[in-house]
Amino acid sequence: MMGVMVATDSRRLDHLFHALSDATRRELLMTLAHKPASVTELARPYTTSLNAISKHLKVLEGAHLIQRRQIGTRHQISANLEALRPVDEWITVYRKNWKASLESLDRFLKRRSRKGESS
Amino acid sequence: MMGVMVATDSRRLDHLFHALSDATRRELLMTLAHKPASVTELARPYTTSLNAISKHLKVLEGAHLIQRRQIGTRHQISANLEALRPVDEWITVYRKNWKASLESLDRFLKRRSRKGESS
DNA sequence: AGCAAAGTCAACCAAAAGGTTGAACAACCG
DNA sequence: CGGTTGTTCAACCTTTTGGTTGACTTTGCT
Repeated sequence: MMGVMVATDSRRLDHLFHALSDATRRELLMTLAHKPASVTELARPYTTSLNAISKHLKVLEGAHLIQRRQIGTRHQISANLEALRPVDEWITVYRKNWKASLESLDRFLKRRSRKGESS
Repeated sequence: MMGVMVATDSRRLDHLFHALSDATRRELLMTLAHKPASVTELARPYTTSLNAISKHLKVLEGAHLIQRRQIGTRHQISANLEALRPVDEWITVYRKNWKASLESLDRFLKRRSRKGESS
């Protein structure tokens, strides 16, 4: 079956959403989506320490949003945007709702004003 | 212009993603998307305290994902799914990317003749 | 061999998150 | 009025987060 939610999916979504809940991490991901880079290169624009960026990258990696390939001493980091798919699928369910919301909300309100709406 | 990222948008995304990074909160939102409810009703299925749920609701409210309307002593909570739109827009940028990579993957698979793809 | 560069690891810290319990408030109901 | 119901507020606790610094490992360069 297709859209069945399993416990592990839920944890995966937790990690994904959490990874994306930080502006710096979203920025890093955007940068990497444009072009792979090393940790030092990624850290350069930021005022925070290299270690802080390294930690952010680990969070992204934990959500499978990035991959790394070691080339000599450099770690070549690249985005894995397909990992966003669960988020996209999750939101798709709701997208339908808000697209349809005006019409169905209207119907809902009409039904409701006719009778008292108990629960 | 349309897709310009402002600092406040970034904070809004922070809040949205953070609100969604918890399975319980996503569940609450799903329940509310189906039908508005009171805090007590929402808390009933959970083993955690009512207060914990109340806190979760505040996080959702902070991200504008829910609204409340006080009816007597009850707080009628309802989902505001339109608040998800920034998340949807954010992910849209990346969706193109991974769709593109899927297409090239598709081409790759076709070259490889059509056989069981289930890796 | 020996030094520099790229990253990570480890320990530590302050702030935030998520939970608990108990008190308080607000509105309805007898 | 007094009690009950629905909900929040406040204080507290533990774990997680995001940041720091300093030591360590690995690889490359000469």
